[in-house]
Amino acid sequence: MNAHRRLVVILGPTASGKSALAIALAERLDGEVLACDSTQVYRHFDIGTGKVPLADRRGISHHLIDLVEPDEVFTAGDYRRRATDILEAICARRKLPILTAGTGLYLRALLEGLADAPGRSDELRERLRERSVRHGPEHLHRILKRLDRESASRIAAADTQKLIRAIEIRVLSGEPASALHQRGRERLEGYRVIKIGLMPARAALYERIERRVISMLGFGWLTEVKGLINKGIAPSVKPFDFLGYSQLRDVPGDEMKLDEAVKQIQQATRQYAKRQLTWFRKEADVHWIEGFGDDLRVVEDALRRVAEG
RNA sequence: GGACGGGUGGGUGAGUGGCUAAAACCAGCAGACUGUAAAUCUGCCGCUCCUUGCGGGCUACGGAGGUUCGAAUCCUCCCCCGUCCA
Repeated sequence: MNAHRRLVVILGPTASGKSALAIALAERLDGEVLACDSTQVYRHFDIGTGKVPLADRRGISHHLIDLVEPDEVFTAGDYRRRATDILEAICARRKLPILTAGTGLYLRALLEGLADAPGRSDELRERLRERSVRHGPEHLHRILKRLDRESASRIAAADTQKLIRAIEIRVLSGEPASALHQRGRERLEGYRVIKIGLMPARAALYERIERRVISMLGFGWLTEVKGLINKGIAPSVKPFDFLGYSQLRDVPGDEMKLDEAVKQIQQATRQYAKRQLTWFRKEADVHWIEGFGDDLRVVEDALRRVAEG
């Protein structure tokens, strides 16, 4: 293991300019960009997920984009496996890996690893979900309390999704999630990680989000959505639940809805950005930079941090 | 001009004499989150004071008066908005 390998991580909320900064750094530092984004792994969903168009990549290789079809399941574990492989490959060709992270869980899965827990079981989840619907959400909480008291105390009774996961781990592995988690995780070794966080002023960020939604539509977002539907991609598929796609999915056939959809997308995106900030704020060892990634001053600042790191 | 219906906290909107700073939802803010994570969930959310408590004070349900021990809730007048009749 070569401990001198570096990994630059650029994290921040949506629309903070992570991609622009990554490309700028990659150009100057001979790097390649890897996305850490749960939505960009899906093919055909391009504009709304914020994939940088080929023409704007300035010759820089981009990875971990377009990995699966819309009807495929993709998880944090899958991401971790794919990302570690790509990371190795990039370092093997002596390039600097630059990660643009918007999905906090995926970043943590890569850097800190995941517990050695079983993957998902859709039949089990289906059964549990049915019971939850029939007996109320507290029902699952009671079940978990019996199986894994500690996890139950940390998960809200109404949080069906997390309750199901905890029960799933206990049933499939025979061990409580709390115990598995305590045993530790397989963290990424052999890299010096330099984290750069983009923290624009809240008002400016919200403004930019609003403008970006409009500009995405200008780039043909709605046309893309129509194309997806015409292509026969089921509206029930996961990427159609992504921010914006869920609102735009219903617009064709009733164009009057577009204005309302735009407002909803802008609002939902602001809320998402806020959640990202909550997650990233507690991330350790981040060099925070106040501003947007396409700001020259920010780029210079980031270059300095990387050089120091 | 006449007849009804309505004006409630940032928004929608419940509430028809005390249990109401006022349901619920939304927005907003803060937070949690180890395999759905652009997901899911939690707390706060009129102002203010302190000895931070199921604490005190103040302001609040279009406006002004009134009835009442007590009013968002009842009465009177006025101002707006909507529908209908002329």
